Amino acid sequence: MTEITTDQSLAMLAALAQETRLEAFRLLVAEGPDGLPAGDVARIVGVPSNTMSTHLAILERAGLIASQRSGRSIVYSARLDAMKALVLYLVQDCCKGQPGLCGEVAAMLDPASSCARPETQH
Amino acid sequence: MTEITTDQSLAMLAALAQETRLEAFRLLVAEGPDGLPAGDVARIVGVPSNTMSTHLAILERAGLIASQRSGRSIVYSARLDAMKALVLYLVQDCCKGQPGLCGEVAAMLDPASSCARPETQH
DNA sequence: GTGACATTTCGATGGTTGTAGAAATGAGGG
DNA sequence: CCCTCATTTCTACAACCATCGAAATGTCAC
Repeated sequence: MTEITTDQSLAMLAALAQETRLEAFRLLVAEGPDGLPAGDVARIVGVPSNTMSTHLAILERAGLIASQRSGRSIVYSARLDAMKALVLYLVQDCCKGQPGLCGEVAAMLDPASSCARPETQH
Repeated sequence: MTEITTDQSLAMLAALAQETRLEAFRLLVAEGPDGLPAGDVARIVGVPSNTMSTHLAILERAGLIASQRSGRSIVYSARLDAMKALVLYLVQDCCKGQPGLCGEVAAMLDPASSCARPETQH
């Protein structure tokens, strides 16, 4: 996920442009690669589990989080590579107009070396 | 605009999470600091001028673009500093969970950030 | 002043979205 | 099999949003 289309960016932006979802996503990012069961996310954020379920589905469809069954629970975790791709997309827009302004950031994110996930992808 | 609240980020994300607005914003970014009159933006993107006017107002309220009268026209231009602040906000979320992952990006966009890794840089 | 032009505001409409109760699906444990 | 727990789907509803025609506002030239 180092290249990204406008449609994908649109889906990610729409997924993050909602208070409950942004909060859930930030929680999952803060929780790290181990993630958190859907129920815990709902409880911490403070919404019913079915409501959170739809939000998590939207985040997952946008590619921003991943899900994995673990016993009775479904554990969600943030996909930082997707986040990186979104940031890259936004910064590349900057570059197009003014190469000197955000060029360093784009160059840093693009090689996938300095910011890449160290462990295995799911 | 180097610090940014969650509400502001939410407004920016919502402003960009819409096809017509994202297209208009990218157009303004590509156009550079001189910007473009509202009518030109509407014509190029291909929507009526009143529709584009509401979209430009939303982008401006989010802080992503600026407006300036020039004769009969109102010229809009992208605010790259706001864009940078949004990217910084997103990347700082990354840092919170995994400091080693996107720390260099945060440090580059805002050297005073708590995410920076001072001992290994430079 | 009048007229032409650029843009915004008003108003209405159709579509989308966030929310949550109720029911259904799935996964252990006995 | 039966029960319980975790999560998702189904369904409905209220609120919001994108769109655009029509009218209003503001600006310049004459």
